[in-house]
Amino acid sequence: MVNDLRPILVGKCFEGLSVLSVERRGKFIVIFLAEEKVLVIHLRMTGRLIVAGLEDEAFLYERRRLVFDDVSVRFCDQRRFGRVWLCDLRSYEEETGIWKLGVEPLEADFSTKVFADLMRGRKGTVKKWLLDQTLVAGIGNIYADEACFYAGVRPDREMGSLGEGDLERLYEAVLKALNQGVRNRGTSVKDYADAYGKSGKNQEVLFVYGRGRKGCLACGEVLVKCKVAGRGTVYCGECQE
DNA sequence: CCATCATCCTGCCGGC
DNA sequence: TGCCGGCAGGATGATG
Repeated sequence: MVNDLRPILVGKCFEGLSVLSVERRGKFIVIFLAEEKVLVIHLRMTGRLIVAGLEDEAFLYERRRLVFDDVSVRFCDQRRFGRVWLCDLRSYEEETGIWKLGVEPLEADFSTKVFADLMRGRKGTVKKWLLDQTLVAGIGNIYADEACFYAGVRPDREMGSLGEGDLERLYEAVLKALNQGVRNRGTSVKDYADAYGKSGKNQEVLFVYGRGRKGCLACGEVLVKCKVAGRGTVYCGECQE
């Protein structure tokens, strides 16, 4: 793992290796390089990638630097939870944990049947399983709460108690929450910004996340703030059951 | 096997 | 006003 403070110097690209392609897998950013190398980045809580000029001074919390011929990308991370790996193509999935990830919810093959088959009858709360990256990859705390609200399902409900109709609504709700987040270019509750420093707008359309003890936007009931699966959780006791 | 907890870090906010 | 505990979008390994 490359995770010290030393800048990564690259020639045309990373250590002289051209970037072949960039993709996302769950919450991982995967950058395929020439000569069978792969650069993998996980932003975790506060990580950011920021495009900057070559001569720009170090950003606040800058931890790593990717230097190209005419531009640089700074990996900044206030809480230092984020990770950067440089791996061999053969072993990058193993090394980073990408191999454990479940289905991609925004791919065409993610159907209501696929979702229901993964979730049906599980022991433990709905929220716990939505957050489990080995079933569906990429659902975080915000989107789990929002999806539960859209589906009318309490996050602390036992997954095994959901009927087929509930599972179908939850599937649609997950898609709606994620697609909305993408469309709004991210949820900037606190730190999130894109590579050009631009904040997302998704925080403006959240129904429950971050609204604990405020009124439900649908029915006016005071939203419940609690802890489910070890994570801060908000739901409406009236709209969700 | 399961759920919960501590941990990695730093900053901020609310309550006292 | 100022200090301090608790909490924060994630993930993992330990604990009971």
